[in-house]
Amino acid sequence: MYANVFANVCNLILLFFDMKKEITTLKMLAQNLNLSISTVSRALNDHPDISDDTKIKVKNLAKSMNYIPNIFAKGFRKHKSNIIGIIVPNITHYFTATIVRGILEEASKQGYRVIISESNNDVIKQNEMLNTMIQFGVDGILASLTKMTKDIDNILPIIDTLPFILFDKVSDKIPCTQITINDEEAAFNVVEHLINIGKKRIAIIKEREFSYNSEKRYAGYLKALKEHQIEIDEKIILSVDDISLQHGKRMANILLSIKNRPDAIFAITDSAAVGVIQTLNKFNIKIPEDIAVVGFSNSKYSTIIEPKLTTVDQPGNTIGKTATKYLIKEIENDNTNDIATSKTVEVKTQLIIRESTFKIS
Amino acid sequence: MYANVFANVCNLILLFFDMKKEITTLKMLAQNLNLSISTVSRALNDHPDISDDTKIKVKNLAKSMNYIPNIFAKGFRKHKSNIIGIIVPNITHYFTATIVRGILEEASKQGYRVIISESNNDVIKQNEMLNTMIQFGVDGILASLTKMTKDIDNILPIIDTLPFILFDKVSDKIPCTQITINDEEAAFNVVEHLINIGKKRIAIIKEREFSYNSEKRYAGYLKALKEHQIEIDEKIILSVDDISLQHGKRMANILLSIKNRPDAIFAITDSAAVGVIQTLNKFNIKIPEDIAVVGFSNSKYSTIIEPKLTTVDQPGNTIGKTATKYLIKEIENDNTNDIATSKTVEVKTQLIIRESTFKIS
DNA sequence: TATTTGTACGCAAACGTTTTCGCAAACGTT
DNA sequence: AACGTTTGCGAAAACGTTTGCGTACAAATA
Repeated sequence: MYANVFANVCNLILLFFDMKKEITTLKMLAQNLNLSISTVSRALNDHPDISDDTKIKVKNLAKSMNYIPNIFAKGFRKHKSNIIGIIVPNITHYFTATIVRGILEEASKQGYRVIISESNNDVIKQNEMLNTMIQFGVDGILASLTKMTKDIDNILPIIDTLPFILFDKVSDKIPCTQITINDEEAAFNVVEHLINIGKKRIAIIKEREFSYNSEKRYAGYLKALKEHQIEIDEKIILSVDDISLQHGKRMANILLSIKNRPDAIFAITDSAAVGVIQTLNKFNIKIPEDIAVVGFSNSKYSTIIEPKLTTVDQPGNTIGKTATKYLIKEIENDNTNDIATSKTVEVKTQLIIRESTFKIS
Repeated sequence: MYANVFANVCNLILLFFDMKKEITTLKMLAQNLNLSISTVSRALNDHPDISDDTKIKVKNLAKSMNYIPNIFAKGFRKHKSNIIGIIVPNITHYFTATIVRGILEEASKQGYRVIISESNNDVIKQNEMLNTMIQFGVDGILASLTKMTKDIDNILPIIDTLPFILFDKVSDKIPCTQITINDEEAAFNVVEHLINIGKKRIAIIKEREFSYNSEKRYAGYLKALKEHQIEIDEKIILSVDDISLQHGKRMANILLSIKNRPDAIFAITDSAAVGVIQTLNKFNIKIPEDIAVVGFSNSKYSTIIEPKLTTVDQPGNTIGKTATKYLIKEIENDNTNDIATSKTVEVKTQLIIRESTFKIS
């Protein structure tokens, strides 16, 4: 309160004497030191043409006069904003949020700001956001796609315009560097773990074909079964449009109703797995003795549900950081998506074994 | 793949003919129409001095030439970035994420971008971020404070510099408009609900004094007890530094160990409440018959834990949206935090009754 | 001594937009 | 006819920074 009143009084005084709260510019520094603006600019940017003496003088004065470079003038001149744009489908997902955190950390460490948009899995919105981001002069874009990877026509023109990197929800149809987890290997490990604890009839709840991650995990599932010579039964391979807790419940009911019940259920998402567990609990089916359950993500839910859920930990922080590192490298080398430099980086996951598969004696 | 190859070929051709992929500017539009740059600018900005005829001509050409105003030049000239900064302690909290979503929606609707920073409840970091945001020329700042509201000295100078609004974790020591939930009333309703279902000895697990929200909720707790003439027992009023699931467990153990056990526990956070429930479950204590439990936030956990948790729903989306609305209003009226316009807006919450208090017969 | 090389700095243009001021023509009023 | 007012537009400055080029002086080389 008092502080505000005081500040207002100050403003009045400033107004009275017609003193604008002046922002220090290069010009003012130059005048103060009897140097030219260009010399001051170069001194601050450590240009080799400038002697150490003057560099020190300039920098000291700049500090004492609280000089802040005008970001607009700079960006205007250099066509660089030091802002990177990021697009995610849903920022409220815990895993997504951890990736965002990784991005924020790395970006801020390297002197970049981050502007965020949410696509809500809406392709139209996603494209709008890409465009407005470019309009806003971001130096590069980090994106996690909507599930409908089919619609990539609007993305292809972009990747030749400015640095563009995909993470998490990627697509092999877009030629740019991609940071993702080793979905296939992770799923393989899940299924192998189930086999190792003696399960022989392993169901999977996955998404339909359009989902890149889901297909990869499904591939891992198939590979593990084949490698262990377990026959594949399509009756216990279930696909849903939107993998959620509700659908997890529905699918669990379906699996319970078939004559030859599975002895394990691999839901490719933690929330679906939670739905499965809740349903099994309702019918007093013993987990993991009767049916074991595995999820994917190591979300917070996995330790809250009873029994605690075996799942796959995805290091969101690492994904965010590496994606950002690659993007900034591309920005600063001015490679707008060169095929030669495009990489696919797979970040290691870890199987977290908990009660939903462990209590086998 | 092919698209990329094609684009590369295009670039080669462009290079060969020394055609830079020119970005259309006002100048180019002006030349094309035999008008001055100023007229074109005014036409696009719907300046009254310009005839409708030329406005239409200009706008049409602008569209067909795919004119995008240079954001840097604009910001440079107008000292306006159309970017707002937001600072939150922890973006991975579901409730925080929903607020962020609300902010993103409203901001994008009004033509603003959002840059985000995470303070991780670190006051030093928070101040750094505030400063770099200002450096980056944001038009205003939306902040949710760290828990240590004591350290506000660095914030006071800022609020006179540019529009600044607090949300969720606010502080009445900072004179600016604040958007928050009605913590006190919400807690009051919680406790009254517990009383209504017959509970007479209601414990609370809260944070220490530094936490603004916690103190408000505690005030509501006290008020409800007083109003119903229930005596206050300090032995069942527990404070922790950091309200988490682990501490919820610890506090539950403490409450179970005292001679005169409570018959209800109000944890001022869902995660703590989950810890409480897990502990009660471990000891086979009947919820809610023996001890009822209430949390706060309506997080995802509350429907996953068994029994499902009674809690308070906080409309994050609404908070985010209203905060953004007020901020943009301040930005566009150029009121940098005027006492006269400062408001405290309280968003209504809703008590969600679930099994952890409901099954009383 | 004459020439080259290197060092340290200044001049001025340029980036694209907005905006103040000014001006001419057209119009309206006495 | 003489005067103001309005309408529609242009010229040019300004915002703060970077950068290519020029240059003066000193040092090094021939």
